[in-house]
Amino acid sequence: MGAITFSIEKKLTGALGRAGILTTPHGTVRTPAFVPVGTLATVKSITPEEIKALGAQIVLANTYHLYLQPGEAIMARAGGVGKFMHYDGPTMTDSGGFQVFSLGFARGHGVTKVLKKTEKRLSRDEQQGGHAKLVSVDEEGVTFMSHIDGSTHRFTPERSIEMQENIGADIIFAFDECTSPLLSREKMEASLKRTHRWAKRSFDAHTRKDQALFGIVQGGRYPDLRKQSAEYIASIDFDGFGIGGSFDKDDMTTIVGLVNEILPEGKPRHMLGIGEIEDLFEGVKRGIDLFDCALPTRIARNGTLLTANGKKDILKAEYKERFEPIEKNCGCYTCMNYTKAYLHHLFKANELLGYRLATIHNLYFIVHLVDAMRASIIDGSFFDLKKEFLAKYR
RNA sequence: GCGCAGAUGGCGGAGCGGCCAAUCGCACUUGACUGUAAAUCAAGCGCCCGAACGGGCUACGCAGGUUCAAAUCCUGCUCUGCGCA
Repeated sequence: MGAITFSIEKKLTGALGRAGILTTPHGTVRTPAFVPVGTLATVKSITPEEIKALGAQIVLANTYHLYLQPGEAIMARAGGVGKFMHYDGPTMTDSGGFQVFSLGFARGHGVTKVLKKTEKRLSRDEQQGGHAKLVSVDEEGVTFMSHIDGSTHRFTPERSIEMQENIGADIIFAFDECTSPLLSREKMEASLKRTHRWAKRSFDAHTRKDQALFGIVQGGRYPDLRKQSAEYIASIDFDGFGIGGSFDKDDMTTIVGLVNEILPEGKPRHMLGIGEIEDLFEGVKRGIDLFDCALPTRIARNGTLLTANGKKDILKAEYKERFEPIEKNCGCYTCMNYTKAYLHHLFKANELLGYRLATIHNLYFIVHLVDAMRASIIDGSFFDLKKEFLAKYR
């Protein structure tokens, strides 16, 4: 008897998309669903009551960050991350694998995991971590320098799982290496093989049966490696799957399709760290059940608001006297009660409430959008919704 | 009326003979942000030409002057603040 169950309610015709129901020890998640990111056991600037009120069903925290601060032992003694942060809904933790990338290669090269068209020409064969400041990878695991105090720390698949068991989320992830999109095929392949070995080690190290463990598919931008990865990861009896970056912006969606063709239909699929609106539609269409992403909350704190007409920068002077909600028909707490002019003022004055209100709006927007996708799968209008929404959004 | 201090780009405020179209902050504009080292970061911000290197023009209250060279020194004027009458 696993920690979670997953059932499919309705499938798209002519595509891999589906609406499902995921049950966890801390509640049910109707999928597809957007998962707010709460890296340090907090969705930055808002309370668990607000997380729920805006419609989110599950939260993702981060192992690397919680290990450094306040330490996984604190989480274990608190009774798990959910209890610690006063959130009684479903939770998941990332393994720390992403930090191999974000604290390593990404910093050395100034790239993000989604390669834009203009960056393609940068492609070159450089060893991942070659310019890294805080990370080095070997067969056994990863050595990190703390970004907080520079102290050295060692993560292995076994350690990651142990830490995640201590942190105690409902769903945990295998320890993987998130590679750079600039990585050459040879390096990518070597990294992938290692990630596969780490996946097996993660699986073998997992002991808590009240926690589900998801394996992670890698393979970068290479379709054949992605297929290979999906096949291998699917061959292990994981409770579900994560699909990890990096991608090429142009073929991210086709790669997701390839992978989901292979992954067993009856288990949930989580697309790690993807949250652009277009990508969400494409992911849902191709059978993704869960998305987490720091984007909506981060850009909220930087003053960018998501609207049906695209992103809006509330810092711009044009909002100074717009005494109207961000979105007329938005049901979020922010739009129900505050105006653009007020948000603009809060941001100009660096007032804390601004970050909160913007975060609430952006999360509400994206959570409800994915919910709408779910509803549209059930009533058969997904492709209409996609077309109409994106036409307006762009 | 006398004395002292000061007038610099949208604002505040540096600079006090050449490296000054002028540091910096704010404001403004544009961009970025995808498993969060991000309440962050990057670029621009007198006018004109140029893809770019760059070039031209107008500018540091106003008018003169000294000097090869002035936002910077001198003289007068105007205005502002403070003190004394």
